[in-house]
Amino acid sequence: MSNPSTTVSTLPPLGCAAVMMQVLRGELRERELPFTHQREAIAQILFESTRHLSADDVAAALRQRGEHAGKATVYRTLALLVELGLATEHDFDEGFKRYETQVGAAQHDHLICTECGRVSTFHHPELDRVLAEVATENGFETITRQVKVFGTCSESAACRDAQRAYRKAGPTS
Amino acid sequence: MSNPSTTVSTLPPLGCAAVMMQVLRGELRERELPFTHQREAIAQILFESTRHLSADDVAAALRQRGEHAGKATVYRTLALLVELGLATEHDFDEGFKRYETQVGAAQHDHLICTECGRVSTFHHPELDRVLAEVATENGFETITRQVKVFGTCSESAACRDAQRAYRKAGPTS
DNA sequence: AGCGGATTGAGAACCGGTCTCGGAACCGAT
DNA sequence: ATCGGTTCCGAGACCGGTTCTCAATCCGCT
Repeated sequence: MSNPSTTVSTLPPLGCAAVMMQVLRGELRERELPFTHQREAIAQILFESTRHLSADDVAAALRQRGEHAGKATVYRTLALLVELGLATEHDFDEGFKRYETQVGAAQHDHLICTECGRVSTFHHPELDRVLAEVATENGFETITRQVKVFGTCSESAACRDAQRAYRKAGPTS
Repeated sequence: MSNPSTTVSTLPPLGCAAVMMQVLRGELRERELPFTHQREAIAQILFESTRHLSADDVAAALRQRGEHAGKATVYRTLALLVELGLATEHDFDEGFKRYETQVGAAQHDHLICTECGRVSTFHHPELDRVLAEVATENGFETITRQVKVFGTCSESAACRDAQRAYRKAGPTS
């Protein structure tokens, strides 16, 4: 599949889950932390998913694969992945946290539909600029930021109805 | 201070707490909800404060005034104020919520120091524009938004130390 | 004052999330 | 392969914020 005479290596067509797993292995080794079966399984779940998973979702996904991990382990592992920079934590005001693979530095923000719960992502370069500006002006060193827009999307009829109702009621209802 | 021959009325020097209380009375009457002693006391606390109060802060402030309200009532009343548009709810990742008077439509956002916990506010008109743009592009009707920048401020020596340490470690530590 | 209906309060319940600690797994060295 | 020290894991207790329950109380109106 790859030409051995060039120095450009072609990546296997596995998608980024496998790559992320290699990165995890490396990060763990670097910190002399064991690469346990549970860590692998939980990371796998997260890396293969494109959705925002709650700790409970992860536990359920494990069960579905015939695996199992105590909830303490699930929480600890998710926290570890966040600390290693391989995942991000999100709070969509549901009363619990959700987690998502963080591949590279691709920062993005969220639109959350309060009607159907759908979460879509966006990235706007000007947002980065404006927030960096604000931080600098205030002598602030940014570690991370969260931008969440709550509202109604236009995906389903129910959402469009809610949208219309909200528009009519006015934004200060 | 004002010229009585003009039609510009001067407001009493009470500050906006009294005004907010009048608005609350009106909103409650409009919805045929009773204006109870507890609702008045809790709203008073919030309206007079310029800080972000937790439910516990409110309960403590009540005690200090020799008043009292069950915690269920505190939570219910705060939720009510939010629903009436007279307060806003914030989550600074402390494990609980904070509340703040929402006077008019003066939307603002937050810088949260992870070192000392200090919360400062800012308002950047471009932010409004960018987020409105994003919403429109995505067929989204915005109800509310949250912009939070977590990082280290430069108020105290400890925070500046943390800031320097963080800069050295790099933003992907 | 009296009435109907909403609110209140004490405490129990709930629910994410964290902590504990004995047993098991990992990993490098023998 | 195995040995040993270190770390991790898991079941369940625990924690703290928030919500629920329901009888007693308060509000607003006549």
